[in-house]
Amino acid sequence: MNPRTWSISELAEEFNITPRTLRFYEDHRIVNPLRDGQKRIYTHRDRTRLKLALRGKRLGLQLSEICSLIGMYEGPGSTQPQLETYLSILTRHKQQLLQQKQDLDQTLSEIDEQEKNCLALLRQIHDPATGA
Amino acid sequence: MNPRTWSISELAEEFNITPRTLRFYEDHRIVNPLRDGQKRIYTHRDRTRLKLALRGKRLGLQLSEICSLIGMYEGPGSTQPQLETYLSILTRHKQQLLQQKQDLDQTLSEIDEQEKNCLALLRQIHDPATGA
DNA sequence: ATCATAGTTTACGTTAACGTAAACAGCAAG
DNA sequence: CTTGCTGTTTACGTTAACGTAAACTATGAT
Repeated sequence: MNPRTWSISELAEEFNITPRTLRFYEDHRIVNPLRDGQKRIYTHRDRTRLKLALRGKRLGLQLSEICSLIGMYEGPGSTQPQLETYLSILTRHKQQLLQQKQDLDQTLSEIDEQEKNCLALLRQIHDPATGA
Repeated sequence: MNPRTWSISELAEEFNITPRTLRFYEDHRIVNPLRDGQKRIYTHRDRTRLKLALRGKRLGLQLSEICSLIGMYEGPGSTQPQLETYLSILTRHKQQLLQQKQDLDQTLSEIDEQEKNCLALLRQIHDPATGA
């Protein structure tokens, strides 16, 4: 029950981003810190949303997409039309991510191949007897 | 042994990009079409590199990263220092992709959860008897 | 000859995601 | 009091990845 909070530079350092980025994300409603006078005070909720956002970035999502995803995670609403819209967006996103997974696996296996070739060539250099 | 070639609009349509994009990619050495007079003529090699590039984009890579990846796939060079540089770049890239894979799996499982919740709620709406 | 179609070059415009700089506030230490 | 540190707002600058428009060329059809 310890409502820990963070200053802007603490959060920035921890996640390896700049204060400027945090303020920018605030403009875009990704975080929403409290205030102590002028100073921003970030809560656990902000941290969580920030984590989600940075994960999204690593996946190549745009901030706008990240916003909608985060927004949805929190409050889909509970009327039937709301739920249905939500579901369709989720599904669309899932498709995109699955495609990405395919691309990823293919790229990874190609990289593995390249690594093997590379190592083989290096071995030939260190042991010219083989295969010359 | 059919050296098929493509015009700019053929390729553009096939991959659902604009001619402008293809010219832009040419400026950045991602493709390198032949010429028939002024007109660009794209070969199988261009197609392959374009595919790689678009896959890279879906993974959220920048063009510069795509360039280096593609470039490497084709001619790592074969001296020891070249091979070693190549290897280290490959490894770095692999790490990034593995991180991405983690992110992806986590996001996917969260989406699955959300989908379940959503469907459950929808069922409650259609069958209010349950759980009310 | 003229028109449409596909292509070209050159160059300025646009959006996203911050970077960077200026000018100022609040507080603690020397 | 002033120096230093952390933070603030405001606003212009920057890079990537194209979009868009203008002006021109080449070619085949009518």
